[in-house]
Amino acid sequence: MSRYNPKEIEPKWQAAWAKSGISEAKDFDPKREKYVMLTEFPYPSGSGMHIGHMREYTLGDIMARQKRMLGYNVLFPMGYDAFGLPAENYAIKNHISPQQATEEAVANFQNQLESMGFSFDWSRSFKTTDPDYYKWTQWLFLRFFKAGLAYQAEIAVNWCPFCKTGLSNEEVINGRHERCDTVVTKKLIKQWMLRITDYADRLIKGLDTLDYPSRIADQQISWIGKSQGAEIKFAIVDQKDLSISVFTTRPDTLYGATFMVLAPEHPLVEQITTKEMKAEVKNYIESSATKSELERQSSEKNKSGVFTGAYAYNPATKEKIPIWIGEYILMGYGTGAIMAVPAHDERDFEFAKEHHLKIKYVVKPAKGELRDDLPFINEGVVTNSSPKYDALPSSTVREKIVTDLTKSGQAKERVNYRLHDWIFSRQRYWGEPIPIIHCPKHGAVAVKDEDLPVLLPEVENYEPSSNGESPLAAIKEWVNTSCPICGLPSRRETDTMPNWAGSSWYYLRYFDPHNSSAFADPAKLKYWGSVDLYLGGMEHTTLHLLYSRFWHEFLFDQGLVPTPEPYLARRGQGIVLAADGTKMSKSKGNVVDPKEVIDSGYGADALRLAITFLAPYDQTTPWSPEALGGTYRFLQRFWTLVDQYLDSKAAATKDDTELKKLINRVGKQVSQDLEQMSFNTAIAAMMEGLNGLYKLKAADHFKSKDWQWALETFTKLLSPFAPHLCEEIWQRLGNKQLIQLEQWPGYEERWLKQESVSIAVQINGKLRGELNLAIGKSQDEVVASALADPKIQAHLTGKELKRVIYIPDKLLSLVV
RNA sequence: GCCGGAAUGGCGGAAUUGGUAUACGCGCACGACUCAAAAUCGUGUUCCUUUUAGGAUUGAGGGUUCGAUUCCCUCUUCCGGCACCA
Repeated sequence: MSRYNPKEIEPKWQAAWAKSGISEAKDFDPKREKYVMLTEFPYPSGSGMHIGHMREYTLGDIMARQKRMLGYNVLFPMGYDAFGLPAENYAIKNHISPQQATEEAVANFQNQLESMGFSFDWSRSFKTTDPDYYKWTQWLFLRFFKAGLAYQAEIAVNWCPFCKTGLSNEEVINGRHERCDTVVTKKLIKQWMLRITDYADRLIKGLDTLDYPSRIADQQISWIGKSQGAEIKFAIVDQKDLSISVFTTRPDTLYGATFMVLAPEHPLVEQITTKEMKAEVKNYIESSATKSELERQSSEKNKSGVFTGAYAYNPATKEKIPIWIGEYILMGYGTGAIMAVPAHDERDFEFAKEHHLKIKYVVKPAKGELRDDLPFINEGVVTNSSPKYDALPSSTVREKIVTDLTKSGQAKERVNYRLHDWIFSRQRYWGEPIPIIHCPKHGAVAVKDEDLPVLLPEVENYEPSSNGESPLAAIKEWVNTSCPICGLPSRRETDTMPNWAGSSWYYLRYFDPHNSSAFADPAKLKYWGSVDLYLGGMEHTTLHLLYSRFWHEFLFDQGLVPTPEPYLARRGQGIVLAADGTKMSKSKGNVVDPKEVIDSGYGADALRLAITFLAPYDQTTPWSPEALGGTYRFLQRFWTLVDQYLDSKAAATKDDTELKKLINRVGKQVSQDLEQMSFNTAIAAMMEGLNGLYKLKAADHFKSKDWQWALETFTKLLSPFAPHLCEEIWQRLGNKQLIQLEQWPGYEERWLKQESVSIAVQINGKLRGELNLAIGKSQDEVVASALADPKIQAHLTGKELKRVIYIPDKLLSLVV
């Protein structure tokens, strides 16, 4: 007798796997098909990982291990996204350097990951903070710069007053910075931008070629926010050289445009405002400038505004229409100005009511009456416009009107995106320095490729300053340099890249992590191609996942990568909530630490099974500590069964078709479930299988000679899920080679045939009986057996049989 | 408001070309072992009733069908995303 003791066997096998190198992928392996699988690139934070993080890696590891057994050359790498705010803020809080904070956090993460027994290819691991790596991040940035896709612009950016840095739109969630939850303000600073909007259409179209769940694709599409419309020019009265362009999706309502509204930040506001209105307008602009995005949104229904005193000509009616300023117009969308059509837009309608402006209906419903107390926002029939357009459907007029106005240069078709260019500068220390030198003569100049990397200097003071400059600006000997073109004294760019930079291309580096002459060898890029399966959290859908696709598409256009998209399939795992159904968080003290679970005696295998068995992988679900007891018991029961088998002195004599059937059934279920990533039911199938094995043991006391085969096969099936226990049992059953090198057993169809089957009998749709019959009976035979059954007879007496429906070997439905 | 997803026992969940609802696990109850407890093993466990049986039941209501957790319509609630987007 021996006891299942995970504390003893788990470290032993972890060491054995590391020594054997079985998890390492082989470049250019001609014998096996390659399979690249990625789990998210974690940023090492001081608090370590909780079991929610482990869900993703556990699922990945199960798949990687099974794929290896199926004969694939699996690349399953891991590394650390170590630049960025989490590490830096943690360092500041604990008064240590970001370098030290990162080192400690990585060591902790490494320890946690290793204790779970994940089969990562550690030989390919790296951190984004390694100069060998960020050299290439800088090099890739310069490809964007040289292609004109990285540019500087002075714009009002989202500014986090706590982190003292500008942010991208994607990093602002509900008006707050996603990292620290501080309310974001606006600040006008010169920023580096990446022209992601050039790829907006590609990012949408590319989704058609990818296997992403619809919730991810839909989210990306709605984030990009494509809308088709027109840009229309409005001339300003008494200001010959000035005009205001607006974007509209409803040019068919142009005749109903009775006023215009500009965003308070619109550049033309100052020029067009009349003397009389100057003071009032200035007031309004100042009051809206002090509001944060969050405050502006909270006054949603309030349609505040002020008249500029100026007028524009409606290009269709030639009427003079007043130009207003209103907070509800956003500078960041379209042109920051609108033609207001109060009769056909709810917001314009409210604004018109509030400020007593003219409302003119120019579209009426095809059927029914117009109501003059409501805006009519649907499609309909054009009216009250011009004889050319009246009585035509609004959808037809939409195109006609643009075509007509285009001839006179007053309009053009335009596609507008909600997506903005990516604000790429951070005024922080802990990031890749942007490899640009500002020369008084040549402006922004790229650092020469051979001078990369631009090393991040070590500093005394890395805390952010509030003047909108990175701490790097204070290091004179680093900042002051000479122009790479003319040699004139010049200044280095002092902003750094966002933490999303290094993660935008990291998967490519796994293909060739130690290359010092290129970001990756083209031959290796070609061999590994794309990521076959990428597991990750839903929260990255419009951040990392979108950014990263953009980088890859750009690199493809540059001829630097052979594939148009980085990730062929994406799956998002659900969040593991705390047992009380709330989110795990350090402040609530409800975080479950995997290390504690392992050390408490349950071990990594039971934890891996518990996380996986909890619910379908993509479902958000609360953690249940009791589930751990269940999966531990299951493993222990398997251990005990094997132990009893090894102790038994039974002479193995007879064949046992029951064992064959049982194990093949489990093999089929587990194989199919893994293919569909239905991990929880795969485990259920194995639990059922173990229950079955116990029943058969009770019957024959290991007398069948198939027991060795049955236990070995079961061990193989369980090994991706509980690798340590299975490795140990595999060896105890007398095998020398690691189980990870075995072939996936699958199943043989011939053992799955059944000789008899239970057939349900329904009468008028209600279950009335069950027949145990040999397989393959004809309808007449089954009906005859049913009629002979006394229970069924009882329900049929005095009734006439009207109809018989027979589903072979399954069900008989009688209608009386 | 718009776009996605979901709702099944005390709990997590299972069931897809429409065919025996509640697999598997947890919890609970009873029993065995034990001086006792834990652990382990065994049995039972959707609800109701007049319990050799009958009836109800997959968020609510309706429809299609011999038959609906599954398909269609209406509604409720919850989760995720977007949101004054012109």
